[in-house]
Amino acid sequence: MDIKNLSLLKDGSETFLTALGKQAHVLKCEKGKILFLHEDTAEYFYIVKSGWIKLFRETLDGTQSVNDILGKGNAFGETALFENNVYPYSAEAVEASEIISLPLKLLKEELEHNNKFSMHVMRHMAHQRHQKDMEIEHRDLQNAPQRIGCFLLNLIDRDAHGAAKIDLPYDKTLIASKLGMQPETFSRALSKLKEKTGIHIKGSHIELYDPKQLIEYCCSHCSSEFPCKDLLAQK
Amino acid sequence: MDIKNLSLLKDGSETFLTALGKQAHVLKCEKGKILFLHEDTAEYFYIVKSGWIKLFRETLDGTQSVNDILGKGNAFGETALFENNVYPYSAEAVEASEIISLPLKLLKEELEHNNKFSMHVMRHMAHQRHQKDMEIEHRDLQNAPQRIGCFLLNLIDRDAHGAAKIDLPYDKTLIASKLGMQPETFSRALSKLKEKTGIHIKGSHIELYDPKQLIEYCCSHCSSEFPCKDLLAQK
DNA sequence: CGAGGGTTTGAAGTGCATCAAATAGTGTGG
DNA sequence: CCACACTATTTGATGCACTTCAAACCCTCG
Repeated sequence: MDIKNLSLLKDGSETFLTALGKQAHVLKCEKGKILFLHEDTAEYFYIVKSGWIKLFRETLDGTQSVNDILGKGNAFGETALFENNVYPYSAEAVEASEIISLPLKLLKEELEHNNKFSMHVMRHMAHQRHQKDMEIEHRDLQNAPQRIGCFLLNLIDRDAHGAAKIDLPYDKTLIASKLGMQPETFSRALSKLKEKTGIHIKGSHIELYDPKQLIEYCCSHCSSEFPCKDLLAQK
Repeated sequence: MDIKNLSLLKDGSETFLTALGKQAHVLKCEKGKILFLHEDTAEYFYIVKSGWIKLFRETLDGTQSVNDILGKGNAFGETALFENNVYPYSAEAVEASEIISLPLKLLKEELEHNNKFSMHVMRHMAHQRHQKDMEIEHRDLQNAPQRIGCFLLNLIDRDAHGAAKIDLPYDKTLIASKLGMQPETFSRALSKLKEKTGIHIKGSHIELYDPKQLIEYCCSHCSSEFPCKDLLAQK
């Protein structure tokens, strides 16, 4: 994976990207490895090369709230730049992963000097904020089966018409936490979704012979109409 | 109110602020006035001079989800710049309000040319994103009375030790919608909060003789410790 | 004083959480 | 290749929080 192809770093100057490349380190993480904790002082930001990283926060008694789960090509920890150099969440590898670490300092300097890059990063941030807004809306307006359906719809290849196949990217329990529900609820809600929309489920593999049913069931309780993938997909 | 003192426009160049001033218009809005709708093409961004503006989205059947409620000094519609010049939500005056409209074009040009300003805006955006994250966390980890308590805590003057007074800024029904609950739930949850933390409620006026109880009750179910006001207050 | 919106209260229903236990699935060492 | 251990997932039973629908109450303002 080449750093230059990352969506976040698009429009970065040559000098910047070269400097980044030189200071990049690849960390091999075991499942369960904590990369940093909420409110740790931040020196690096990270990019997922492979595997999955969970961003989360927790209360004193250990209850945790999952902020996001990031896969290949996604960046995290970069917002510490704007928040007193402190990470706003904790990060943990939820399976064996490779992570690229990069100095925040370089990012900061590039932002300060390359306006085109800043504009790009702002676009990126606005996009992320919009996604968060949609997440809140979904929890407001959709029930558990609908939220799962929406999650599934965003895993379908866009050009797949008619039948479509989906492989869940990670544990059902993790998906549940990302959608803000308990594993048990996820399991039951998925069955209900099957019943309502005729999807076929075999373990982590799902087939849709009639995506329209799913779309109708889920998207009618959302302010965006179906191909909202552009909105939700890319980070 | 002078445009130059707005947190969003801090670090804007003189030329920019002057140009903005010249193109500023003050709109007087009746309660219920819709300023724009979700997905309208955006030409202006806005600043609340007085009153309250509700940002929201709705599904086809009219159910709505409240994104935010903005008061004096807050800006809205500015993110359209980064989202294909389309507003990502609808905006409505929830009471008689004065709104300043400003051309997005000027904002865009300033962002493209004034790097210091861009940095400031990015800080602003990061802050907003963090707030949204916290909102999601609150809905994950706190129950209705706790969310209300947290809302109240953010209305207290920081230097008020011992007893403190709060006046609810707008309708209870609106607060309820902002916190993602029904008016009936809000009413009952507020009573429960009273019972649990000993706050005194008279209509929209609330007194806390012992804020610690409230803090203990609410903040123990959140990943941030009490004076999280810095985080939540300023927009 | 009366109209109308905001707020509270009551009764009933629903969806999700929780706790407990069974089952399926996966990787390990023998 | 099997048996075991461990984890992920499902299923069952129950409880609680919030919603919904209905009606009463309250407050403000013409």
